[in-house]
Amino acid sequence: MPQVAAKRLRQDEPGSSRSRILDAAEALFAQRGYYGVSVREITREAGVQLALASYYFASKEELFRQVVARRADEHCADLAAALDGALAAAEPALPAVEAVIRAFLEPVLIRSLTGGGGWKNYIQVLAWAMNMRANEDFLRPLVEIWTPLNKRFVGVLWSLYPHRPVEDIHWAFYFLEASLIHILVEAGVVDRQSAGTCRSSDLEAILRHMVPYYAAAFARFGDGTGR
Amino acid sequence: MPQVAAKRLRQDEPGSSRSRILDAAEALFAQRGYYGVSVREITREAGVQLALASYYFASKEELFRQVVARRADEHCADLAAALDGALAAAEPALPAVEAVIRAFLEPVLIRSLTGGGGWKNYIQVLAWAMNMRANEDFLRPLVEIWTPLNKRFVGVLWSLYPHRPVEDIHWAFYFLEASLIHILVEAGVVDRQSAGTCRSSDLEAILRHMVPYYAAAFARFGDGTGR
DNA sequence: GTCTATAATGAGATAGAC
DNA sequence: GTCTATCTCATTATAGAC
Repeated sequence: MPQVAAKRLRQDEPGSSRSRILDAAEALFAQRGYYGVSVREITREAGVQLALASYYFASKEELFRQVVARRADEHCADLAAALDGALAAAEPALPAVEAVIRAFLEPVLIRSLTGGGGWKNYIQVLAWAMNMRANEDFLRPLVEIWTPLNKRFVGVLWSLYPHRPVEDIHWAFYFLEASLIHILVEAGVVDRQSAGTCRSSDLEAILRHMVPYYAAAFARFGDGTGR
Repeated sequence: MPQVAAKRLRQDEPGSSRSRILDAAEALFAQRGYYGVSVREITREAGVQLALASYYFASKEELFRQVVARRADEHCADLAAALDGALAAAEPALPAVEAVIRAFLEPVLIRSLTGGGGWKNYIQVLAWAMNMRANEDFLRPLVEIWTPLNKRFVGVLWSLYPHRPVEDIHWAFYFLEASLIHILVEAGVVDRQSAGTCRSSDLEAILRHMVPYYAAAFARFGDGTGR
């Protein structure tokens, strides 16, 4: 049925009402989170009638889910490819810890930088969501996507330090991940502290500094404490 | 006027309506942030009438400010004392980077652990607030308290690595701080990834692992990259 | 697919009795 | 200091014309 295909296509075209709502929702959720934004505000920003939000998405929660779903597959594939690439590049040896950390950070930071406005907003929505207890129903799909991917990273990192207790690897990766989650929000903390010398929006400088910083942390953090 | 003093005292007593509202607001803001909570919900949780929130705090924003203000001075003094202590203990030499990192992390993590339920909630409110752009008026007092304190930490850390460009110190401290901000939320990220082996509520284990981890990051992150 | 209109509920805040 | 009652407005969501 070509009509159905054409219909889906038209809906997903940039500039369609449905896309405009998704774009506006993405931007506003990125700024103030789920609770800080109303559907009215989203449709106003999108320049469409309020009723269209319900027509396309039925509920606010479903709209949030669709904002995430629109880019999740592409983003996850990106991340998995980066890890696979780091592993392949080192074959038959194991990759350096720098390469694994870079594979974790680069896809999300580079997407946010160069993927266009929508991608930055999407990634900030993710960061915002990771800061919530995942009790909310609308966060569950997101968690189900991310947890296995992060487990893969933990597994590879453990293979680099097989003599360490796995808890140490979990904590080490968690600290890296926690850092990233706050950084992606671009809340301006570093801008204030450095009086403008460093900008939280300067994701390129952040990537450049983070990789050797966390590589050093991983390589040495266990020394002299536990084993 | 002893009446005035007595009145203030009675208001601040645990169990007074005013305190009950502050406690409930603290707990709910900690869980879902400013926008995720209504004043009605706060007074319901506190077991007092809705109108009392306006009677004591006039507005929701002012209530939020008072939640922060109630503990901010004590908390900041704590943090400053920890840094002073680390400096004094090393006199006339400079403290080890471990000691400075510990002075930054310990007050907040230990307070959250052992300060009683209210303190944990207060600290989660802070963490939540640090994840917002500080455009909101009700966040400004908080930012004005924290920025100078963090600048002190950056200054001390720079004195340990005076040959490094100050930007490197800003980034390094920012990564540490960013990590802490997400960790304080206790969102459960590490619990899911480690299948329960590590718990985001285990702040004691987190402190134990973070200090050597970030000390290693600080000590080596510049090597071979920039200078 | 898009609109107007409105239902149903909850929000923040206040007036005034006690 | 606490209560009931209410104002005003914004919220999510829906019904039904076009």
